[in-house]
Amino acid sequence: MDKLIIIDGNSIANRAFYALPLLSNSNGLHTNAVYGFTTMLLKLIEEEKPTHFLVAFDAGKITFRHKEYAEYKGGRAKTPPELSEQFPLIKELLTAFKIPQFELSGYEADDIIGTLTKAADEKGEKVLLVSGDKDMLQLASDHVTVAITRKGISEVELYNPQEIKERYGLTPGQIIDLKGLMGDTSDNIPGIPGVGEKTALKMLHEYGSVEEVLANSANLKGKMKEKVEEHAKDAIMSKELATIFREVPMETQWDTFRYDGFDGQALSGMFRKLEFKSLLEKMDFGPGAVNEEQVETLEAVAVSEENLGELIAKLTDSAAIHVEAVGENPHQASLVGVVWFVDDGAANVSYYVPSELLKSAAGEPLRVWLGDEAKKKQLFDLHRARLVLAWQGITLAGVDFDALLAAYLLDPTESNLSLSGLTFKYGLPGVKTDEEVFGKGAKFRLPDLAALSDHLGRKAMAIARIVPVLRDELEKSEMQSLFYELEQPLAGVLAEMELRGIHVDAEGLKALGVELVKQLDTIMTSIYKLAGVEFNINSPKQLGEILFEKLGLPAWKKTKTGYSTDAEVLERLAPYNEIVGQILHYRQLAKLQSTYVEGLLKEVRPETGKVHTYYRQTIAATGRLSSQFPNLQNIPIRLEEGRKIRKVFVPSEPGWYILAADYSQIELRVLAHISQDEKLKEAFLQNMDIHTKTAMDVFGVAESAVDANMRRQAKAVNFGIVYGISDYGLSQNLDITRKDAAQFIEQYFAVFQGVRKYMDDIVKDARRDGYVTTLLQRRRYLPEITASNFNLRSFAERTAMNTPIQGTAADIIKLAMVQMADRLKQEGLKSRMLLQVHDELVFEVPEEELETMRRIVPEVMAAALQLDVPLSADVDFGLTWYDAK
DNA sequence: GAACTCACG
DNA sequence: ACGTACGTGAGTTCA
Repeated sequence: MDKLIIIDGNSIANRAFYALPLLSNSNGLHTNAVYGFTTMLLKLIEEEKPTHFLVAFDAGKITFRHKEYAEYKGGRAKTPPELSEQFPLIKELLTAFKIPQFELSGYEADDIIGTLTKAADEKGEKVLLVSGDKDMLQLASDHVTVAITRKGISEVELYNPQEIKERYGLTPGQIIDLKGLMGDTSDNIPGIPGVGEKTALKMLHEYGSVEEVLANSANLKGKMKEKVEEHAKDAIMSKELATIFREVPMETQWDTFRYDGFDGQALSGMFRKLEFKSLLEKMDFGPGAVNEEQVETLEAVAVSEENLGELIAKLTDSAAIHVEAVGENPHQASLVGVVWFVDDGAANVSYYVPSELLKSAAGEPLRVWLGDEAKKKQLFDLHRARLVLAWQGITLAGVDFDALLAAYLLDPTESNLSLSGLTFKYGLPGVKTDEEVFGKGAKFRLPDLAALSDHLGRKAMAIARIVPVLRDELEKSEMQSLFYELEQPLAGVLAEMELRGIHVDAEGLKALGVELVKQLDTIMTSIYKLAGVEFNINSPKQLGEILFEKLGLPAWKKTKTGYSTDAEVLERLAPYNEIVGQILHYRQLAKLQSTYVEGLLKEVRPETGKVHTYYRQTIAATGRLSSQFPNLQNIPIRLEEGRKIRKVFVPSEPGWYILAADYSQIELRVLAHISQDEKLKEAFLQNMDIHTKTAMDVFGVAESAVDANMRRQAKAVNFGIVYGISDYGLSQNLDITRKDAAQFIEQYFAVFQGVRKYMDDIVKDARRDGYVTTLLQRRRYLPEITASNFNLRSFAERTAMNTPIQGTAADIIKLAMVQMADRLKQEGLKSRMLLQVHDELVFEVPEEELETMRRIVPEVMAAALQLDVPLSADVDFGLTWYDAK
């Protein structure tokens, strides 16, 4: 049976544009509406399998409706340029999809659609009409189903006449009466003032149509009667405006809309231009779609003991290699093998050495080569490779270029930092994705040897091809020294720290867990009693029902899916009912038990009693590290109960100590340096308490007059400044009015004028350059800084203010880490660096080195980078991390 | 797998 | 008028 899909082109483009973040490709071309449109088309083709297809667009500015009512669609915000520039792309896209497009001068898309659906009704053909506009419901019939997008564009709601009846109690034909009465602000259709959907529906259920409502206006009461009588003419005109014209003079020949699939070559070309990487990788474009020039020949050799000599003979002083391992956590991943790529001028050859061979006696020369500092390696993800090999007893040395780290520095927000993603991004011959070759989830398995050796060989070849490109790009962006002198050496330092691990007192942790379970049990019983029913306290849904429905507490904050029950809400509800405090306490202890007791215990190696975190160097957009498996950068400290968790982090050798040093106010010191604000610099040069000093200046009082509350507020302002302040954000944080918050900020800027100038200038710079940088030239692109959407633009502006500050602080501690690692070696110290927590370094130290380390660590940290204000680090030590405060 | 919540700097 | 403080990772529930 035939099936025609009709898309309301303008409506769907608009929906997509506002539903998706303002994506843009590397040329700055905005693509979010095109992307949304594309995903919708793909979904419809796959799920609906249409035999006929059509997209209708509005044409020309003046339609016959404007002739009748000049203000029609007046007051509607002008289409933003970021959207209008995407219409030509959408039309090009449709051509590649081979989907017919229609527009007719003087008519809107609605009218074209109305005429076609009428023809379909007459012929008895099936139609699915897709739009974001509920006006379209008037076209629903036994043959025509209307799909209205909701929640962005990913989901649609289907309407046929029965559903419209159930939902509104109206026939499709009465939808125009509904509009006639209530109007439509987005089209500037007036309707009757004061009549909304509810009232309009009530009237229609009683009288059936606009005309009948008006005829019976005498039966209405009071104000409503007046309004209806006064605006009778508006209602009639509104109904006419809302009525879709179904007699457009146009060809309605069915065969014109026949759909027989897209043009694979054109579509893949289009996706390439738009940089729709995920779609390119996911889709099968059929034969002819792959660019022949983009495929290089490769002889992929699977190495065995027999032909091992061939590889050994070709091992030179420099090569691209790839280390493949399965598993997210490199400390536990299983090594698949190592691949060498050799370009001997005549041919591209790769050699895949399976793990067993590499580890066998015969693999010895390969292992020696891998550990030889003089043999220069190019690879992808040095840090992970080093860990995976180290756990197999193989040393990796002599790395001269890590393509992953380079690609991250070139764009730290790049979401697809994989070889297949990057080769595509830089226009190089492609590599299949791991998912394509291995499958994912339960379906994951290694393919046969030939396929495996080819895939891994192509990865190694891709590394060889991409390295010169990335070297060049680093130079252009002036990030060479950041890369070669900081990030790449740091990868080695991190690997050392992680391999060392930190000792955890598992018995102590278990004991803590037993105590927590006991307490949780008591609180749980008490909560059930207060609630009068047993329920899952961990379920926000069930908890919300208990608090706001059963117990009737006031709900003031909502989430996408229901009531919010977060700590902010609960704290405000605490005075109403004893249960709330109990729930807060329960949440606090449950978090400790599940994340920090059970979660941490799972990560402790039984053989050594240690945990080995994995610092990720290519995740955070600002240049910070992140920590996984387990995350040791969020161990509790703020509340005493949680802080006790730190007691289980202990030295790995008897008689040793834990020593911790943290930077004092590093971000505000960085701000003082970058902004060159005189007042802020002065505060740090005189080594004052910065929050007290801020309070003195903002409130205009003497030091002795600053009370705890003033200092607290000043502290919040300082935080806000670092985050890219807004009056709204500050008001939320301090629980004050926006006006008061705005006044605080104004007072702050009146004093710290250099900071104000920095904030203004950095946003202007970001708008001009498209990116911001840190002191060490780390870069972050902010394409949304020019968005017309207020939220997106504001977010980008705050990021522009925050990233140079947070990023420079990250640069500094990374410098300190590399310098500290060198210093420990130089001085032949036994002490070991174990952890980094953004502004803190943690070591384990033998007793005899305590005095040295207490001196050296803060010294190295403070001297890591010379600023116009002094840097300072506080140090302490103890038998556990808890005690090193 | 998304949503919610909460731990850290 | 608009409505989020910046940057992360992990556990639990639920569709």
